[in-house]
Amino acid sequence: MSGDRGPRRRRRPEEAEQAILAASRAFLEERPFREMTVEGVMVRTGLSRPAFYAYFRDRYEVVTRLLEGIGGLLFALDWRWLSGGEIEEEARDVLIEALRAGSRTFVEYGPVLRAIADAAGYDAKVEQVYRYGLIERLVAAVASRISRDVKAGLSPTDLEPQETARALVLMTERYLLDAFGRPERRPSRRESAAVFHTLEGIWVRTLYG
Amino acid sequence: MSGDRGPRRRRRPEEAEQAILAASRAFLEERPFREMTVEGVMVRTGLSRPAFYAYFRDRYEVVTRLLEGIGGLLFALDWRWLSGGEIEEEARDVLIEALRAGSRTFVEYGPVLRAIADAAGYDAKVEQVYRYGLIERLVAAVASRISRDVKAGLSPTDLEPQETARALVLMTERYLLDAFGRPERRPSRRESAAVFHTLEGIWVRTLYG
DNA sequence: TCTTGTTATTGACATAACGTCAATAGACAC
DNA sequence: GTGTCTATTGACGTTATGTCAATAACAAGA
Repeated sequence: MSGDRGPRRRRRPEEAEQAILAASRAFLEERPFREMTVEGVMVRTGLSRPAFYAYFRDRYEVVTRLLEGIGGLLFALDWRWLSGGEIEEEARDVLIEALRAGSRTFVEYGPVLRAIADAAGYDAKVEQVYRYGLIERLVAAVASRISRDVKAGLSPTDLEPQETARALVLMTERYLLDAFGRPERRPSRRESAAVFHTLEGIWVRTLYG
Repeated sequence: MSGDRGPRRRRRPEEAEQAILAASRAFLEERPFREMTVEGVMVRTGLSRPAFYAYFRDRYEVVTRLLEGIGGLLFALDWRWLSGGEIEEEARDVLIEALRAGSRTFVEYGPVLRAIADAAGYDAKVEQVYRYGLIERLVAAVASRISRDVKAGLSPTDLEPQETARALVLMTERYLLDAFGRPERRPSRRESAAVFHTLEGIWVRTLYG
């Protein structure tokens, strides 16, 4: 029979939870968030649909958990970016290095990040986590750095740090999601390079003219 | 009685369709797309829920129709931007003028545009219309202009027109949605000015350094 | 004013996905 | 074995969707 899931098997809760997270991620590597149903995820675990609810409130909580796992990677840039050099040459290099690191994260986790961004449109709680747990934190970090660079004379004084940071962060997020967030369309190495180059160009021109 | 909708009234189809579009728009001025149900829209028209399906396939079609009404406004910029001056001073002015016009559209229709962007995450057809009917068309127009400016020596030669255009357009879209797309949070005139100024700064620095 | 045809409108139905809970049945301890 | 604990699930109620046959406005003609 096709629906035969075999005899029941008991797993340790920790194990089952990880299985669900893994199944969700695998699902999102192939199909968009809008098609992700609890049933669709659970068939990949060999567990029944109701079992899902023993571990997660709903699929939005799953996505939030996936974000926690990746969000940290994006903050690895924070301290680098913030502690970077005081002279223009250095500042530029540190910026580019941070952008590279961020881009790499998007290349690796693109579809999952895309799913999280989509889910933010579905659920108010995910939106909060995404906005204030990721975007706004990045904006704050970037704004703080811009503020320093303006005071240090590295960047033009008519730059509003907060707004400029928000615009640049949102651009980077959307542009990288557009490039690397679609399960079906994996860019070639050449295309990826063009994306990185373009991003760097806009950041550098904007901040260090 | 609160549920009493009074005696039935017959409208001309055209009239009913407009009523539904208006009700949808009114709804989206107050609440996000994720809370928009067919029922929630139809109570505002005095018609029953099933009546909705006589005029639209589903709520995604409604949103697509709303986009048609607004999309045209955003393309009013196209020809201006494309036919603009050949010297740097002029190019910059034309660009700023186009950005102002686009921003004004977002100020006026922010929540509806936000709803459409959200809906693109819900429905594949809306995503197509939004991407290829709006974003990609703007990208193509901007890319074409950048290409010209690079050849004319107005913009740096290491600019990849297509990619730069995409990054700038996506930034502008997301940043304006972030600023003006939330029903609950209307920015002050002062905040709006900062947004326009920041956008202009990034575009100008990127293209005309 | 009455009759009649057209069609805008709706009540009732079928479906899909959600979230809950009492009952079931692995696995380990003794 | 036997018993306990709890991971697991079948079955249920809910909400929103989309469809369709039946109903009832309205316009036109007598």
